[in-house]
Amino acid sequence: MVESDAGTPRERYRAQVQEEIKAHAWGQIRSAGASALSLSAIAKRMGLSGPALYRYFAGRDELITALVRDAYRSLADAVRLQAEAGADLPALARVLRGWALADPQRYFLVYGTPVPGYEAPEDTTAIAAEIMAVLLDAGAAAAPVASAPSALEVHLAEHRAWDGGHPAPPSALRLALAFWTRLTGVLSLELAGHFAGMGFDPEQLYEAEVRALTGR
Amino acid sequence: MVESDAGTPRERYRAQVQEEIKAHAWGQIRSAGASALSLSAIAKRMGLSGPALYRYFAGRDELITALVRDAYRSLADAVRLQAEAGADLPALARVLRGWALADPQRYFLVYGTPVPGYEAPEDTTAIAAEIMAVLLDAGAAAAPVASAPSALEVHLAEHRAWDGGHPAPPSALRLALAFWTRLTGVLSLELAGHFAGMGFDPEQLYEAEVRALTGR
DNA sequence: CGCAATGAGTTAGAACCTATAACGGAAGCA
DNA sequence: TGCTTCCGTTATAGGTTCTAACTCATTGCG
Repeated sequence: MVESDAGTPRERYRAQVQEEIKAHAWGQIRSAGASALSLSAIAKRMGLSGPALYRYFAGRDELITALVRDAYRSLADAVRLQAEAGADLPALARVLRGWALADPQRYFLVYGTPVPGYEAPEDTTAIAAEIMAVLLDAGAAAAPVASAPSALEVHLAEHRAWDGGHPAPPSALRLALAFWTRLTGVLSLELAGHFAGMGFDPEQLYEAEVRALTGR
Repeated sequence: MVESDAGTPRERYRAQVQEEIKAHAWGQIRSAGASALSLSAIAKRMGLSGPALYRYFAGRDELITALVRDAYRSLADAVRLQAEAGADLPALARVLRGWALADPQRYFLVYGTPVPGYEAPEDTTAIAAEIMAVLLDAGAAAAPVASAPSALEVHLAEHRAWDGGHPAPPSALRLALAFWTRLTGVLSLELAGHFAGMGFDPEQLYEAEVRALTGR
């Protein structure tokens, strides 16, 4: 993806090999899921012998962590890019769905089953905050004019440690949150195959949820 | 869970050992996730030697499939039990959340990351239909009186292969579907830890979604 | 330019894992 | 009693992650 021109030749080579390892890892994950990711298999396909990869990633977990970070990063970039182009909430919703459908396993690396012990590294929480900031921007632009705040809006107004200093009104906090939970709800079920055989078109459900969020 | 008194002594013993294996499997899954499930480790803790377990489950996949089926079954039972006691949608929502919080990894075995190749066995889709039927019952009871049907409701009315012959109106189809997607949306994010550090109480968000579904 | 330091890649091997094969023996049953 | 069924064993093959110890090319400094 990113041609890293900086640094010494060795650093450039190292970064290039790391990218190649991740590319093969994505191939495996796309076809058989993250649990089937095998360092040995990657090494074999790269013409290397197993332990060579440990020069580039301390272990399987560190490779997966890097993949999670890249997945998160690509989502944040996609969303931020559209937002900077002036996209409103419905447009952002379509970006989210497009990103998810383009690679379901990448989506699940971000929003799928967590490993009980696993603690997300600092930078991924920063990326999550970045996504939330975009949603808050768009939510503040779309939030309805003040009526009597709901019980949830009162609660959110009192617990907005996550807003990153964003001056969004309580209704925007609630809107951004609902946007996030409702759309990932549809996407998670759709991508996990829970709609299979039900006959309806998931996209229509998704779009209806978007309309419901933005006031019909 | 179920004391199986039926069958020959051998069949009873076999069923009992199978249950014991699954109990140990749940222990492992609870503490380290499904990917960490190890037949060898289970055998060791049962005082058996590895291959003995293959008399009871053809392999790791078959054991996991059995666990998924049990998890699905326990959710369907919990939901149906409440529905038969006359529970409305908000009460069913609380059952769902209680079931999910009681064992997050069990929830993720049903609604978490799917394995790309994996095809759900016939009986789990039957259980899914059973859950859907309960939601349709409750949805039909709570659905608003007919107004102009939305675009989604028209679409659902034309693609209701999944309703199992339930005579629910389009608005009830839409309500049951939204109930399912919105609440699993909140639960999946909450249980995966995506709300960690945000400060607000996930239950208040959940209850607000329930209120929004049932008309404030 | 030359030489030491750095680091990439190798093989060997330990400790796991799933899964199969072949065997011994106990339990059920006629 | 004797036969059949099936449980549990050990042995084994082949897979995985990961560490250790070694070779050797490349880099960069004096």
